[in-house]
Amino acid sequence: MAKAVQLGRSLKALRAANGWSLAEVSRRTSISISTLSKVENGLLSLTYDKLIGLSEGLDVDVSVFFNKAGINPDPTPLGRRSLDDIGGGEIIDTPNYQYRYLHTDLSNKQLIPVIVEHTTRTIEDFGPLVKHTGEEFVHVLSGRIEVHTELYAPKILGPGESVYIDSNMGHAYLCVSEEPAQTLSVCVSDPTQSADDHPN
Amino acid sequence: MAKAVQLGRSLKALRAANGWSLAEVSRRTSISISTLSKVENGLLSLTYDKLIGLSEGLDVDVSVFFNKAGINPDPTPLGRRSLDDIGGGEIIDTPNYQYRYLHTDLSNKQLIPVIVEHTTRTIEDFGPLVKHTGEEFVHVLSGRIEVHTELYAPKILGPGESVYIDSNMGHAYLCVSEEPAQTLSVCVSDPTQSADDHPN
DNA sequence: AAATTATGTTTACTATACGAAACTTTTGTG
DNA sequence: CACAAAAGTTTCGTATAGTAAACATAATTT
Repeated sequence: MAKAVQLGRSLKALRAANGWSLAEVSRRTSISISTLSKVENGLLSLTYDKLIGLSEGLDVDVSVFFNKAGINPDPTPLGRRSLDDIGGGEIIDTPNYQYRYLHTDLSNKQLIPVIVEHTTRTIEDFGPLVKHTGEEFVHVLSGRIEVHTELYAPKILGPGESVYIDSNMGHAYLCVSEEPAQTLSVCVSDPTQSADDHPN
Repeated sequence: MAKAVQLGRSLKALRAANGWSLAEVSRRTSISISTLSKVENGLLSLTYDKLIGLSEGLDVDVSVFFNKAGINPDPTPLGRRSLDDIGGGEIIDTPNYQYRYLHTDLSNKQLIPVIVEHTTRTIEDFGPLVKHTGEEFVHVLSGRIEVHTELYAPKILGPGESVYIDSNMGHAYLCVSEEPAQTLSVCVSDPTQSADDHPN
């Protein structure tokens, strides 16, 4: 006897949420109505290829069907809060930047917020462009920075301005103001990536 | 003929990366060696329950087996960049906040950066606490805000200070300075959630 | 209410997933 | 090379996934 109660629940919930009939789902996914009916009633499981068919036809991530609850896809603990004041955070020095990682008391964060002091002033001193997984948002707090990327011409940003880039594109930030430039940057820690070089 | 080439590749790669034999994988997952062999050679697909077995036994997310390449889990396009200057962004007015969404020219971002003007001054005016999926980081740019959450005592933050919370905990930000308070906030848009109320 | 239509379930059959054991290939070890 | 041990593949029988078509039931129309 096949058991796939989760799967059935997920599908039923998804179908109800969108007001689809079995026929409609069948049309979208090319899976027969009878099969869908049995799946929802826990009489049948599904094979890999059918799961992909479901996912693509209904335009949802396959993970939807693998959630324990079938309704709450967020496994992160509830109700955490962390405060950081002006001087707070964990300071890390690197050749090109001085980082002040914020909210390091929370682990397994999805966002990595960090205050960055930009010191390097020429692309030669900087060395090769940096690339890593994920995406990042950089907002200038003070001073002026020059944003270098692999695919675009360099661009200078002042206080209040910001840039958003795919981090897998090579990038570098230089300081081009008299005083040192300071930015507030936020990265995403890719949850599908096991290793992470940030102290989150 | 069952087709599950992706699955076979993913499993083979995962197994090679960990130096496991088929017997070892079989032991961990309670799936027979013969089945595993056939899967790797694309002769067999797998059912829902077996996929869960694989995922749990090898301690990886099921999504690993649904990646197109079987090696690169990041489906986002490469090399995007977006700039926003001081006045830029898409302004949205709500009763409690005025939002200026940044980098709206990029869709399917993982991060949602937004400049928020805080206008509401009392928790009564604010109404019920807000909750939604994901996490958020709020950095005060100017003025002072009072952070209300479901599980903690209210806390006042000034310029340069910040807070990080799980957004599924009820929360509200009030303005407590003479002048209107301004913050830079970043949310994550949960990729497992299909609908999204942000203009990303 | 009878006829019609839309939706979900059951039946009966075919295709395929799955495991046990036989077989083949590779990798040592004397 | 012989032999053994380990790793992987193939065979074959059984269980289950999958479909089409018949059936049942609810919702609309005439």
